[in-house]
Amino acid sequence: MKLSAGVEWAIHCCVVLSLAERPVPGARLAELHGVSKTYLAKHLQALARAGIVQPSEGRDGGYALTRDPAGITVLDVVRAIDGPEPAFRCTEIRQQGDLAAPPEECRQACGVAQVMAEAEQAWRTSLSGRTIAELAATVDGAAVRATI
Amino acid sequence: MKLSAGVEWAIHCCVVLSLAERPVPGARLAELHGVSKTYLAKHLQALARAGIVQPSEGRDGGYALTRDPAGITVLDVVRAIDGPEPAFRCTEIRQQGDLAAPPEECRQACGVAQVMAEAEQAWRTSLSGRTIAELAATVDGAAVRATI
DNA sequence: GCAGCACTACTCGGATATCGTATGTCCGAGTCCAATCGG
DNA sequence: CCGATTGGACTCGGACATACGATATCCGAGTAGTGCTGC
Repeated sequence: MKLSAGVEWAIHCCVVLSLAERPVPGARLAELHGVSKTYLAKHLQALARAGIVQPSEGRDGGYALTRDPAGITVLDVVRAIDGPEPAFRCTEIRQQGDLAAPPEECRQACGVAQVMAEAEQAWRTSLSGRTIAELAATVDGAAVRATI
Repeated sequence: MKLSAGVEWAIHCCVVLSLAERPVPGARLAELHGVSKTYLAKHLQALARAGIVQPSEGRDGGYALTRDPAGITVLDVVRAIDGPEPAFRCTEIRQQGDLAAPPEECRQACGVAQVMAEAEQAWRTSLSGRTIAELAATVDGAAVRATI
C-alpha cells in the first residue's frame, strides 16, 4: 500500500493557502515547498476539480481555498488527490476456481472484503476528524504570511 | 492508495489452509481460487518468510499454517504481503524550499505526518482485531474440506 | 484629467515522455513417497 | 515376508520479462492588470 507523494504536497499547500490572504500561484507554492512546479500543478488541478481550491487566471492570479479551512478535512484532500476508490478491491475470487461458492451464498459481501472495508472506514473516519485549520495552527502563521 | 491484489489471494489462502487437515500445494491453492499459480507462489513465499505458513517439500508437500488460525490476524497477512512500511511517507518538505522551517521547530514529527500516522494506526488496529479463524467461520468448512 | 484601448506578462490547463513497481512467467535445486529388488 | 535401494515425480525457491500507473515535463489557450494614446 502506497500513498502518492502528491498527497503530502497537497496538504501542505492547503495549509499555506489557509494562511494566505490573496491567491498564490502554483509556481510559487512549488517554490515554497521545494518541489516540482509542473507536477504540483497537476495535483492543484485535482484539488480544483474537487472544489477545494479555486483558481484565478491572469496576472496576480493563483489558487485560493474555496471555503473556511475548518471545513476542509484531511480526508477531503486525500480523496481529491488519491481518488475515491478504496485501496482494497474485492475481485470475488470466492466465485472463481474449484472452490467457487454458489451464487446464493454470495448475496452479501465477502467476509474478507467486509473486514478490509471496515478497516478503511476506520482510516477515513480518523482523517475526516482532522481539518486543515487544525494543521495550520501548528505552524508559525506569521512567518508563513511573511514568506508567501 | 492501492493494495496489492495478492493481499486478497493470501487471505483467502490462509482461510483455506485453516480448514485443511494436510498441507496444500501452492498450485492447488491457485486452482481452488482460479488465479495464477506462479504468481500466487510468490505471495506464499512471502507468507512463509513472515512465519505464517510452513512449506513442506517433496511429494504430498505443500503449505500449512504454522499456528492456530485464531492467532493469525488479518493484519499479519496484510503486512506479510504488502510490507511493513507505512502508506504515507513524510518527506519533510517543511524543511525544504522558501518556507523551510528552522530545525528547532522540527524536533517532533510534522503535524501532517502525525495525522496520517494516526489514521494508519486506526486502520491497523481494525485489521489486527480480526483473525483468520473468524473469516473461516463465515464459509462452508465441510464443502471446502471436500473440495481441497 | 479621464476614458478607452492595445499590449504584455502572467496564469492555468491538458497533452506528452520517463521511471519504478506490481504483475506475471520460467526453469532449476531439493525432497519425499513408492515401487522394486535382493536377502 | 521384510528391509534397503533406486527411481521418479512432485514440491518449493529464486531469477527473468511485461504492463500499468505514478512521476515529471512541456507547450498552448486564456485572462487580468498596466501603460499609452487620444480626447
